[in-house]
Amino acid sequence: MTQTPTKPAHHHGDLRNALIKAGISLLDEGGIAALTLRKCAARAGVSHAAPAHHFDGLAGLKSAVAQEAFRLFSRHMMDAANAEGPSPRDRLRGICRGYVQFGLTHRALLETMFGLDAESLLRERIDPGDSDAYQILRDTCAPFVPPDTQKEVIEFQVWSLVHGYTMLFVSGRLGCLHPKNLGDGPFDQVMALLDRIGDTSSS
Amino acid sequence: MTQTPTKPAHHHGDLRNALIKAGISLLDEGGIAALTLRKCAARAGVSHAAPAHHFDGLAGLKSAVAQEAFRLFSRHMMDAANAEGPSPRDRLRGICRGYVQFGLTHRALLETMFGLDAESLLRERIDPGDSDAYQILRDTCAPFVPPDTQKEVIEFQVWSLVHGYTMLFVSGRLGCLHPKNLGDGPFDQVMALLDRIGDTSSS
DNA sequence: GCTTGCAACTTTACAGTGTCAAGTTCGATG
DNA sequence: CATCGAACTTGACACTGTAAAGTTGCAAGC
Repeated sequence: MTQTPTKPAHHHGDLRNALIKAGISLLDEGGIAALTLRKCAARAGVSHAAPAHHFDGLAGLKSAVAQEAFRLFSRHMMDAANAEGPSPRDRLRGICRGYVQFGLTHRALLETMFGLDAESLLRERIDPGDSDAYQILRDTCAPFVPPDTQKEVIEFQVWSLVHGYTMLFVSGRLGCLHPKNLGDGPFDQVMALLDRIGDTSSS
Repeated sequence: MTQTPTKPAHHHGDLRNALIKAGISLLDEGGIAALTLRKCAARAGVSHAAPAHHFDGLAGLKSAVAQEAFRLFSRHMMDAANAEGPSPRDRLRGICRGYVQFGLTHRALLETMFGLDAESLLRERIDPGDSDAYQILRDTCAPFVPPDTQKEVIEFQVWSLVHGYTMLFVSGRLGCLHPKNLGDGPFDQVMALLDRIGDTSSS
């Protein structure tokens, strides 16, 4: 045993990562309002001012949490793509499914990720276009690009569509559209449009 | 003159609307973090606890502000549609343009509108699908719907696409896509896909 | 081994926030 | 003119981010 167990330990060892991990838990459990410097500190077992030595205030913590969330997000979509099948079309469907699924499971995380302002993105050097997630999208979209079209056009159209659908769906905003009347499921609807994009060259 | 001008007036007359108006200004000026009960109260010239008699806490104020924002949003898109031209295709383009434009001008407003949770939507009876904005989208989309497709499918695909594009664009998230390399402008890209949707039946 | 320095963390303090309870004012209603 | 209640104020409390100053303990140099 240590000599005086009541005395506070002044060296955590891996506080930065512990705080980020605590932040993600808090977001998942209590929504966007639960992400608090003091709560993160408490959950990591340190005093309330300790995070200031690892992040630039609350904004800094949010950025770091978003950075880690993008990593989780990317891995989630990668798994979803791999689980779906080997063909590009199936992988693309998997990505769409993973996108929406991640949003439903971690909606506060998604809000933190895409709620960052441009400055925070720059400061933390977060560039979704350089992420694994977007690389998957890029690779999987490639076969769908018609020959007379810039591939970036398809990529950002697909991204916008899936992102918009996810955002609207996650926040319950598509209730007025009665998704249950729209076919076999939300993913088929997204895929229908993706197919339509790809069919431009074959018609 | 009144007898004692220093005495506080205990009846504002139209405090609820004044608070909502103050909230919208605060959002436009200082972003989402600037929307505060106390600041709204100060701007309306009342004490810090006065808003509690008109809204159910901060969440209630946010809902009311969002409700008004949806009204502004709807009118903005209506104007944009009318300014573009008489044909459905032009009107649809106008709506897309108005959507993005509103997002760029009032990004904090958009964040408040679409950041509401489902409970708040229900409590304030906010249903985007019943709004003028969505009615415009619905009417303007109608001519683009292929004969073998449910119209709701096209409507929600268009909405998802435009909403997603707006969200990504407004938060600077499309920077990695170098929009300047993508053609004549962002609106043309959205319209390209919209045209592609409509062309399904004609090919 | 001992000292020195410094990074990590704590403690204390302060302004701003939402929210509740109790008091005050004022207009309408009898 | 009295009264009653709605609209608003005042005061208080817990919680938040943030800054300043103090404390601890590891590690490098002698």
